[in-house]
Amino acid sequence: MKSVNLKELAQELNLSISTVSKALRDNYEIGQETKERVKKLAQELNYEPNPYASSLRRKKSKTIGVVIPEVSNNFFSQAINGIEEVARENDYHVLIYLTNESYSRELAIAHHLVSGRVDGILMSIASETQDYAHLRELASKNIPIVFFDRVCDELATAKVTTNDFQSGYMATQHLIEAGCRCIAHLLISSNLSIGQKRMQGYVKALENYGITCDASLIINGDRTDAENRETMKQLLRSRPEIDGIFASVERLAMSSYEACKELNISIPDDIKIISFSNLYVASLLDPALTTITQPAYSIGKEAAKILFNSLDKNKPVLEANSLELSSELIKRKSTAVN
Amino acid sequence: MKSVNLKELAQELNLSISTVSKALRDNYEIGQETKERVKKLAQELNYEPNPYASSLRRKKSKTIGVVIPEVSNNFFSQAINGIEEVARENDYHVLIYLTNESYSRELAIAHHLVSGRVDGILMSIASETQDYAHLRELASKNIPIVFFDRVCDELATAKVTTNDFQSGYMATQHLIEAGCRCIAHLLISSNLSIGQKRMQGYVKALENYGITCDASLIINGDRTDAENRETMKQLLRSRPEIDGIFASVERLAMSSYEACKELNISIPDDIKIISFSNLYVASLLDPALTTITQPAYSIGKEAAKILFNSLDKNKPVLEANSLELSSELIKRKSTAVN
DNA sequence: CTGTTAGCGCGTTCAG
DNA sequence: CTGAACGCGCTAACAG
Repeated sequence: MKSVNLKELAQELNLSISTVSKALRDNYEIGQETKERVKKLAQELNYEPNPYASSLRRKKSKTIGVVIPEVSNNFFSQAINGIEEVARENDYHVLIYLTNESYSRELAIAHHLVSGRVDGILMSIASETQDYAHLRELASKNIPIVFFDRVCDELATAKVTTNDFQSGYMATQHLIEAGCRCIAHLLISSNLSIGQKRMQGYVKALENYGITCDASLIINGDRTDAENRETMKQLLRSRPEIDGIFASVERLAMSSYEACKELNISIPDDIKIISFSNLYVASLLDPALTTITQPAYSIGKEAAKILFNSLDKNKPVLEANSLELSSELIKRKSTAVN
Repeated sequence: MKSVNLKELAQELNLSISTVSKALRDNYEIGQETKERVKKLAQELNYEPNPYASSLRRKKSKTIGVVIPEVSNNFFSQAINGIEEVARENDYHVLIYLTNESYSRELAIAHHLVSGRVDGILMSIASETQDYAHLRELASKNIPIVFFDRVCDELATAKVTTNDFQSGYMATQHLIEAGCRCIAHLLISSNLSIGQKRMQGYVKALENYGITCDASLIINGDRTDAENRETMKQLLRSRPEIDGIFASVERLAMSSYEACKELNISIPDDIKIISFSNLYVASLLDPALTTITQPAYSIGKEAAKILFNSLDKNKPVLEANSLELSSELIKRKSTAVN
């Protein structure tokens, strides 16, 4: 069946195309009865305006792009949830692009998005990314962009993040107060803003509690899961004095958890682990893991709101609109770390 | 900065618009040197064709729609991962729509998608959905649609699923062989194909092992998590002979797990639980839970492949292309259920 | 090998 | 209050 368009409606009703168009958009120039006739037929024939024709004409795609490293990660899934909800409220559509942490993919995507396919972008940077020229290009084309979680500090635009520094501090403090004196830190790629800030919190906490910060205890976890696990095993074997681990992200917590298991290190008796994690099945997690949970859904929602606000007003996204939401420390009842 | 278009390129090069267009598309009619000149300038000016103008003209959006109940669920996230990958390989874009299990949202989305915004659809049905008229409408407009996981049997189109009947059978068999004699089943909404099939597997297994199937042990888990948990608590209190639970989905396993905890029922000593689950952090799960894991990533990938195959050839999606992939039973080492 | 012309379907002038 | 005409940016048929 051919898709019905304005022309067909017009013919059927013995009206001109433009009258039909106006009637459907409730233009004041059109008479009430005409509007009703038009709308009735449109309804009957299941008329849906061609979005691309409309986009072309109005230079508005009613679509945003969401660029994230991965989706099989509860943080990003929940964020998408928030984003999609706000998008729907604003009658917008959501295109999803996954970088898989790859710089070249991020580059290709960014390059593609200057085409006008989207009116705005929500983005969380890939861990490989070190150069931001592609993002500046988007900015120079006046495509509004709001960063969330993994932000690009070089760009003057809104960012929605968790209070990463404080969270890193809290996490480390939690271990220290539970008696840990030699705490390893698993850093997600050092390129990332979140990694840096969480680590700074870790360093600061150690400092405040008078514990010397040993750089060799900070492991860069930007390899594959298996490789990270091996690195952890090596570290744990060579440094038996380690009694705490602070993992920057969920995946790294898993790797270290597995490393401990394989070395028959008891958690949380020998080593206590704390990690950022957004598994909604937190109650099923091993009680030995304390987690820092980010308000992922809200982060997505707020980032989207800021973006739509600027799209609405046709104004650039102000950096001043940036937001920092608080994470939550979730302790398990049955853990010795308390 | 204004976005550069064909016209500007043409002016700059003293060529006609159509020549430039052809040159960029490597049309055989255009001379080699001209092509190079054109491409060079296009590169310099960062020219990206306006996708909507192109869509309008070619009646191809190079976009597919993915309609799913939720994304904060590892099964669907992994599926999206597979879908996005195949889409990228085929140079397609992915629009995401979440129904949140709501029929009315599914309806609105389906209705919207007849507009030509997408060339094809990948879909997993909402649990509330009982009427399929909106899907037939899409089919009647010749929009290719491939169902995955939660399918609509009434429509003659390709479906990609897990072997749900066998999985339900396996799960139940697993509990029976572990000694369970009174096994409750937590059914995800009875509207859903997956719920039905898994339950049929459960019933068949009981039958084969000579255990009478008691309908009052089958609980419809289509309420909120809290409500489901309460229902489970009631059931467990009134039927102390229950020694096994087979949950149709992850969320229901959680609810029953929590119900047991609150009633101080020991897992897996008093009650053994088995559930469908796609948490990639399976190793962190409670050892008392055995899980049936679906090949979510592959399901997404295969569903997408089938769709793109038909888009390529401009042919309808054949029901004969349907696929049934196998799930995997994952037992925990440390569990008594073995 | 290159250019001219004519739409795709819609929204927006501007005339009547 | 309604309609005719134009153009968004691109592709395709047809001339030259």
